[in-house]
Amino acid sequence: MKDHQTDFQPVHRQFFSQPTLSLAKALLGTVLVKVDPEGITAGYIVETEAYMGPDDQAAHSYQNRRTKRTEIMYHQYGFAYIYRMHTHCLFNVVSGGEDSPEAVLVRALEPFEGLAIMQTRRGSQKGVDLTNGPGKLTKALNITMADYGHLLTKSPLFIATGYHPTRVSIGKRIGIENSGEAVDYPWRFWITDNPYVSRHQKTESIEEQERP
DNA sequence: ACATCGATGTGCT
DNA sequence: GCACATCGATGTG
Repeated sequence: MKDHQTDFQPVHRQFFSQPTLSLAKALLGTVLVKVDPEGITAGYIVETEAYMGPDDQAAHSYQNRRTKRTEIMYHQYGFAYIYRMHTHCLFNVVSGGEDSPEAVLVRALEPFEGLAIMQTRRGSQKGVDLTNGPGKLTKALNITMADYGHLLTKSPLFIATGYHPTRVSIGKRIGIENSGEAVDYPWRFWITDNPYVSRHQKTESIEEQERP
């Protein structure tokens, strides 16, 4: 992990061009940064899930369902796909080329900068509860529907380079029980043993990551 | 570990 | 009109 600093370096746009399952893993250890009048909040991405498009029963783009909500998924990789569920906004990175509507859901962060701001936004919650869930992290970073469609290489919302985790765990995705066969696909990735992961679920496998 | 309830837009009919 | 959702907070055991 790097030292505490504020000179976040946005990833190059081409970072998002890799296949979606690779991207979901590659996002682990990068930093999600949000800039607001209140200040900067940022955290290491420690948990992601891949949503694989028209053939993935759990994806919003299943069977090419192209609506106002999913429209951005049909654009080029690198944009923010944000949608509302109940009272929460969930943040995804659009993956795949045009007309390849895939995305990576960011499910948990390890806070890195702006802890005090996150705490006020999260009310009474503290510790791991600040950002250990997809709805929690958007509230902590003030990511809202206003950020829908934003290109993630520049302020006020971007992905910055971070560190390369040594071990990544792989398992089933969360909260998609009503998705037929897709419930069992091992498309959830998290940094092994990171305390900010949203749910401690049985690990399907652990991969040692290569040094780049 | 499990249960329940909140609360709101979206997409379909 | 209406079912339902990539969830969270709080409660109990």
